Amino acid sequence: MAATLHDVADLAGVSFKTVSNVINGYPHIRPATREKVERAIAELGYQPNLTARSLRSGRTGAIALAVPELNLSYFAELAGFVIAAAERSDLVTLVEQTGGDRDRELALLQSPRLRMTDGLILSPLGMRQEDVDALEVPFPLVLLGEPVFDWPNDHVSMRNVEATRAGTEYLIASGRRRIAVIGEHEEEVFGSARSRLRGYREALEANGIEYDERIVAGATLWHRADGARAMHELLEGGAPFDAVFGFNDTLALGAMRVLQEAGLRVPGDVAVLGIDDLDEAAYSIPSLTTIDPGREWIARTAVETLLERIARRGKDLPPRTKLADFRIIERESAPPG
Amino acid sequence: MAATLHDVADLAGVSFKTVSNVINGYPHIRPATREKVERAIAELGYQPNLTARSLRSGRTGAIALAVPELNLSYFAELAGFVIAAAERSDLVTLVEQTGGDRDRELALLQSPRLRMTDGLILSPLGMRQEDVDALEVPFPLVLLGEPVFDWPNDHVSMRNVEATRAGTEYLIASGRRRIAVIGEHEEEVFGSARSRLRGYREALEANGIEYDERIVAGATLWHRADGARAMHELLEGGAPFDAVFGFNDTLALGAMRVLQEAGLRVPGDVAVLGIDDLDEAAYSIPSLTTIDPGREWIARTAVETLLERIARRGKDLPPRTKLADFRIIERESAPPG
DNA sequence: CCAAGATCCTACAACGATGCAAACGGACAT
DNA sequence: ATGTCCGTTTGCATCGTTGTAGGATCTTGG
Repeated sequence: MAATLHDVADLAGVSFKTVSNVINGYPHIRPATREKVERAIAELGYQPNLTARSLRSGRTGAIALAVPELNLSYFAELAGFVIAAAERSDLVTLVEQTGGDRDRELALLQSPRLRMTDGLILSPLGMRQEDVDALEVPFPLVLLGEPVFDWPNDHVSMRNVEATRAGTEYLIASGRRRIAVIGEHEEEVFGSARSRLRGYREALEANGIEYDERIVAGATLWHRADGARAMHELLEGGAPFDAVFGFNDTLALGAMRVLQEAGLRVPGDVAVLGIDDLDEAAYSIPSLTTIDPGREWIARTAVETLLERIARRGKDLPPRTKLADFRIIERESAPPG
Repeated sequence: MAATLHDVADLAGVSFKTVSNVINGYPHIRPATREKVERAIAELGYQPNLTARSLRSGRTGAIALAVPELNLSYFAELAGFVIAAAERSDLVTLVEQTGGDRDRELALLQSPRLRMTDGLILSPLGMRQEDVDALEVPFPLVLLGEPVFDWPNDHVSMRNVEATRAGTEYLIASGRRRIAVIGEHEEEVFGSARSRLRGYREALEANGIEYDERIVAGATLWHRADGARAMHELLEGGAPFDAVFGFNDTLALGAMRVLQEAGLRVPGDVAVLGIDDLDEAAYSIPSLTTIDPGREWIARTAVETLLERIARRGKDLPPRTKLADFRIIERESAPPG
């Protein structure tokens, strides 16, 4: 078995409390004693038992991150940033997958599994308006994704409305008028689809273009396959379009593939725009014009925000909303006008 | 503060140990008592403190997974499968990123951070032969990636040599003779590059094709950008080739992009083959022919293997090596002959 | 009606760490 | 020589749980 404070203490010939003091940097220790203890620690390869320390201190040094799936590149990259940011604060990250499923999201908020962590960063997707109460949990919680109603939590997101509005206007400025959308999600409350659609509609309206629901395609999870399926529907629907705005890059990439299979040229016949700026988007054929949502900023800020909450546990800190800046990345699939 | 066993016990009017017994399904409890306790639990919303339970039981219910980066799609998808498999066994998964860096891999093996988990699944990339001793750790450890030398650990991997041999022969059968490679990694011990190169060479030899190192390009981390850079080198090198075997899909996709930028047709001028069968590979233009390495099987098996080790902690179980079956997925970038 | 054996419940000691307060010993002033 | 003070070390309680052992209560058979 691993060595404990007592083992070290026995070897060093001091009380186990002294060993604890050495480890925790207590100042009043005679150099000779400190050295004895350190030698014993080294000899036994002692490492503190973090579980015991957690029990005593009430802090675990771990946070949880819950995303729909790591199989969705956006969330994989986001998770990578969150883990890196957490590590910089000496926290480890426990990753959960909800599948974007309402029941699993709700179950997670109740789950004792989280008791092993100091707080949760949740990217909800399936939850509905009536579930808002479930967000009143006894641990620090930061939400990712669009803020919609009043709730008692911190919140970090991209500027969905502004970004899709800007994206749509970018397409309009480049001469497109019939801009299809993929990724609409009627019932959603917490995800970004609804706000993204709003930004899109605002841009149309501001430019005197009529909203045509025949070229608005839904997609619940945002896999490439969903983008492909949606594009098939759009093509079969027969309503004309000269651009496609995928509400994320994987949808856009799935759609772009289908467009080209159908013999349409991108961007010649149809321009394609995504959101996320995945690594992958720079290497597709053609490379994908997209909107950088500030992923890394979001990840870093979410961890910081959670840490502030953890530090002030008890004291009430009003819920905060923090929004990242976005940036349009011009590439081949939708060149500027 | 959260309720404890004592709080529940007070409310129910029993000893706290009885509450513990109810929770742990101890059989001899009068129905009336059980009900009283359960009502108290519900009323207080009691949830067991997992940290205390861990301290007492010595098990944490968490495992750690360490991969180079979640930004690499292969590892993101693998992590998703590992988390899902762990969850089926009621384990949570703590994800660490090593960046494929030797020092960070070694540090991780020593780190007390892992003391919060029951075991580790590690996908080493930077470690060298002389670091093998570092793998003798006091906790259950399962390694992913090519087994190279004798070491005292369990090991789950794909069949690298056979797969690249089969892949190379597939290209040869389709009429290609000058098959370039991207992803070679000279110094590597634990990663897969070396074995993959071996399979490639075996296939060449078996078919009387000479090995030409001018068309073998290195790449340490396997991002799309690395594949792109390697392809630029190959093109500038001037040695002719009519196929490219990327040692993973992201390398292949990065390379494919550069090929087409250079005006070469895929697969007309150059066939492209990858390994991993990423989701993305089905949606590139052209879609990528690739080798399915059995990712999900690997993830599931790694978790199972780790669990066996955890269960028999102490008892010596000889180290095992488990290899997944692979499958060539025929798509457009390299059609069958 | 009592002893024996189930059945149900409780007391106490861990697990390995930290916080608090008190004990120790030497230096110094009185 | 005694008391005070400070730097240094220690003992004890504690975090919330589970394991072990044994006490209390209830059945049951003779």
